[in-house]
Amino acid sequence: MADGQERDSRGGGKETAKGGSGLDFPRPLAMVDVVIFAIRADALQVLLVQRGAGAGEPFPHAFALPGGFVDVGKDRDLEACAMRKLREKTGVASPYLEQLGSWGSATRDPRGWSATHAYFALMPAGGASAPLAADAQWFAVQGEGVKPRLAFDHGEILKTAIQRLRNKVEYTSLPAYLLPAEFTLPELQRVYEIVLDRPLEKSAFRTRMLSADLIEPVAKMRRGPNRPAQLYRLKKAKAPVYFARTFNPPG
Amino acid sequence: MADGQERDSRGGGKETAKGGSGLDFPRPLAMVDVVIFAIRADALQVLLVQRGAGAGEPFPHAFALPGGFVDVGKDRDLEACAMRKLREKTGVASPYLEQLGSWGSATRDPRGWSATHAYFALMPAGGASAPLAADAQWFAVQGEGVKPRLAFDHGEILKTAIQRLRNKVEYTSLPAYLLPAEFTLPELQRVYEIVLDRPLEKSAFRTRMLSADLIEPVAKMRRGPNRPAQLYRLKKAKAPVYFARTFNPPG
DNA sequence: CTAAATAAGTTGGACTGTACAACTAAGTAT
DNA sequence: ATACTTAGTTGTACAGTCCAACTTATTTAG
Repeated sequence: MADGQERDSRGGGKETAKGGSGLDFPRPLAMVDVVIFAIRADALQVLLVQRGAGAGEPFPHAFALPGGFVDVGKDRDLEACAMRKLREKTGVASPYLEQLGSWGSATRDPRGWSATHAYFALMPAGGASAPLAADAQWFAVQGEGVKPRLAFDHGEILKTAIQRLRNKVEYTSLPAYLLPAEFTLPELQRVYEIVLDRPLEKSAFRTRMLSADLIEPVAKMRRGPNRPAQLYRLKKAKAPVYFARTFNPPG
Repeated sequence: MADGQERDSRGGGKETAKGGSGLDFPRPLAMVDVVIFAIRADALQVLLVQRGAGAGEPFPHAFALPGGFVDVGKDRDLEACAMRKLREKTGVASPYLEQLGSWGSATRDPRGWSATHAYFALMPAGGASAPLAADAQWFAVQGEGVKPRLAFDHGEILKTAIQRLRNKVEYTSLPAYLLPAEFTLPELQRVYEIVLDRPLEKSAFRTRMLSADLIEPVAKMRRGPNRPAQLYRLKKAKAPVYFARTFNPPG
């Protein structure tokens, strides 16, 4: 909780004030970072931004996750802050956004004790990628990371995000958020395969998806150089569905 | 992330300093709270502390999760801070500790914009409950919460922790951390049943546990008024195992 | 000493969903 | 028309759970 009593060591306190209310002790820096995933060029990609090189800027020119300080005047809450960062870098408003965790320590930022609240977002593919921020760039995920070494502990955060994504994909309908509103089952399967980095069985995949009651066919077909495929869309507001068998299968 | 440039609205800034380095803007309060679970009296219980009623203390006399401010002088990182809170309230050092998420907003604490990093911990049962802090008390979990209304947004945090625990119990070996080092399979099954609040099949449970390669028999039996039961222990450092069937079962 | 009671642990058939592989269907290209 | 390609289906084998009955090991009551 937050018992204002229990204070003690105050060490190196330059960044504080608010006298009298028992809150006159140094506070860590508070930030929010967002791991933004999308499927591009048949691969899983992450959006990174290149850091500037102003005075006192740590990790100049390095790539980092989009993010920044919590703005206590602007941001109602952490999620709103994450949404703001996302909007600033991608122009997009409301994809799938989920909290990933927080990282905080005395050493992760040379400017002082800092804690970041990390989120991960899924962007629909193909959607004309929209106007990216000038300093933002997509990078393909390779293994558990990305080619450039990242600023701060962002490499670790990214690794965690990738693991979380892969893990959830094993037993949820999450990948549907990486596709546009209408998609075919082979397209959806391909997204699963890209994220998991392994092939899946066609018939088991279809059975599972169709029996999960989370997608519904639309009265259209995707045409190509061969047999057309049925288009589907997510049933509304069906939050990520869990597939895994557990002890007492429902029903 | 953390681009020191991107600052703007400064609103209501009393709690700051560090002039010149571009960090002269108000910072949120940073806290850590811990949801501590244990099996007691054949039920799932949570440890809560009663808040004091000093000057400026929000939610006087209310129950809250154990926690408090991050101490930038004492705490190396967030997990160390959580461990410290845990030790202060229970005297115990190293049970299972996992991050739950973070909650931050302008309104959750009347003292100002604050963000808490929530953890959840599992304590071994039976272990002579140790010397609890004076203001700490165990409460049985009922449904998705606990009888007393909690301070701050701790009710919501607790609810999330309970859901997470139940969810993970469905497909991991987590409950083993709620038992002492040596336990019988019926005891383990009982813990699963308490957490999930539903009965499980004996034979399926045994098959699953024994084939998961995470426990091993010790050369002892638990004696009682009937047939003795084999004692088991967790195989060392076997982090929580996942049981769920997925697309391509390993093997 | 035997019988009843109780909980530990095993066994086997029914059911369910995936794995695998072969098959059919519906288009385009030549 | 025929080959090619991808969409989608079908059927058998297999694995793990569900369920219920069964066996085993011990204590307690006569």
